[in-house]
Amino acid sequence: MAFLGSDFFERDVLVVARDLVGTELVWQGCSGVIVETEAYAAEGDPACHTASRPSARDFMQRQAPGAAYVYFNYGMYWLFNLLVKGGGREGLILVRALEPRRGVAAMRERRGRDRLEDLCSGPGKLAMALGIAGAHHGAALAGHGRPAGCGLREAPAALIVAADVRVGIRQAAEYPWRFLAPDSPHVSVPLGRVRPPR
DNA sequence: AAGAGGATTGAA
DNA sequence: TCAATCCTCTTG
Repeated sequence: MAFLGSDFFERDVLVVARDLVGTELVWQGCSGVIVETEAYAAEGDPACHTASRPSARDFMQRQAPGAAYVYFNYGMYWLFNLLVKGGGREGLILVRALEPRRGVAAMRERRGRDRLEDLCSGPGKLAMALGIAGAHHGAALAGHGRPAGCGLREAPAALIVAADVRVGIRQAAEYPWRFLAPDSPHVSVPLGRVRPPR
């Protein structure tokens, strides 16, 4: 199965976020099928980092499509995003959940949990399970120049994909820009169960 | 120099 | 329901 090229990330950010569901994120001996993503648009989306962080705007300008945007949140967890640019609407895509495939033993070790559903069912969890951290900020995940053993493989099988509101944000909380496999037990929040912000 | 806020998680 | 924990950005 072929790895995704940079052209995959040169389309509308909402289309790419939807199409990423079902692809396999391969990361240094571990892998998982993406079952949940969220799109953030560089323009007109107050929840996107570009709306409040000059460093995010700088990243979008300097980096190539398919680059990893990794940041540290709540002083606790790394969050893994992919850069979309050069197509219609540009932005960042947060990878929120995986169905574990390869390297499950290493994931259990890094997570300190046994149940398969506890390994990658959230953005902080999957970064911890795969060993993704700040050192990977800016890494190319599409085309050539990828870190050894890293990339995104084409969908082995098509998944049903549903759209829902995004999780855990206060700005633009009503945008239905979360894409998930509604039948997967590995999503962070099941379809229709996101709590509105207070 | 200091403070506010944040794309989370797991335990109480 | 709540604490852990720290980076980025803004304000003084």
